[in-house]
Amino acid sequence: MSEKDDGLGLSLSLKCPENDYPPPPPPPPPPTGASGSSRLPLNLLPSPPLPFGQRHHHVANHQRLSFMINHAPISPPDLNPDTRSYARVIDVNRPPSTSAVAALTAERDDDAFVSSPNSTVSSVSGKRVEREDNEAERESSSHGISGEEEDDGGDASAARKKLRLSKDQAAVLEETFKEHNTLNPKQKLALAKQLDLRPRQVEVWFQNRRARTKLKQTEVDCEYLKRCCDTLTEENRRLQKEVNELRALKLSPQFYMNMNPPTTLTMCPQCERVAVSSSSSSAATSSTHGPTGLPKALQVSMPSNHQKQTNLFLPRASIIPHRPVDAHHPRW
DNA sequence: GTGAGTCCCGGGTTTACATCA
DNA sequence: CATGATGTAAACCCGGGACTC
Repeated sequence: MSEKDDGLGLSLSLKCPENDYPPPPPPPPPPTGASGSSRLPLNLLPSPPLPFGQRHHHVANHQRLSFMINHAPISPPDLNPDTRSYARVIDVNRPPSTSAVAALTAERDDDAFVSSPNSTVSSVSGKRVEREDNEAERESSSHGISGEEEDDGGDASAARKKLRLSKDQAAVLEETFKEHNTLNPKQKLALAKQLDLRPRQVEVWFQNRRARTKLKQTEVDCEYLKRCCDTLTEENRRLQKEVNELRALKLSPQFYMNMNPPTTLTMCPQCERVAVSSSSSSAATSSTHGPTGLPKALQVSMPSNHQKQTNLFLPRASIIPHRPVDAHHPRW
């Protein structure tokens, strides 16, 4: 995984995983209209009241993604190595003939036309039955390949033309995406009109853009989890080593007669909870051995309401964090 | 309440294009 | 310069959820 700027603004330069995982997503903005349309920038249409067919159920998805978007400043397309070549690419989307645009907008400036491939679907068995027809229409209505290419080809549905968006178009789309990662039909139409694209193109672009954002976020999450795993593995290794050392010490008490007991572990034999109390400060002035004859470092002392003391294998110490006071151990 | 129709989305895939060795 | 490998973006397909009628 590289740290290059991928144009999605999702750098993978992770730091120490302990504390720097992205904060929880900010509270999602209240659903305003269908797709956050009230945040529509530029000169796009103001958000209309929910038109027919405009749904609220996508808000959940929007919120899911909003975190990623909010944390993924988007680089200008120029910085994206993948768009470097755009300037050299023949801009096939360049102004469809004005008549084509006029026809496009005039014919489609209607909520009923939402550029969905399903718009022309016949209702027999399902969806997109007539996508090809729709596509043929699309091919002829934009891309600047209108007339002539279709005339000699004839079969526009056979070969789908894949055409790069221009640098400017991509920039506008990116800017819009920064504001809201989904579009309602009005916004889509307005944006398509502004960019001389078909609404379907705008729709597809947003879908792909959301997918790319999600993919990048997944990569970031994966990287973070790997680092967490590495950290925990290292910690585990360290603790295991410590355990082995302490076990070795236990077998040769004389070796550490003068050691300050770092900790006294206290375990309740009933619930097996363990409490840690630092005794290092007093250890220097008292015997290093408790009543059991074991060094304090290896002693487990019981709360005074317990009758016996138990030796404890130290690995438990790493489990500890126990609440200091509870009903069962009132004095803890 | 239910089914059909519609719209939109996410996930996955295909395809066209650009870049590079 | 030609060519194949590779990466990426655009377009597509499919299934499914939500909504309206």
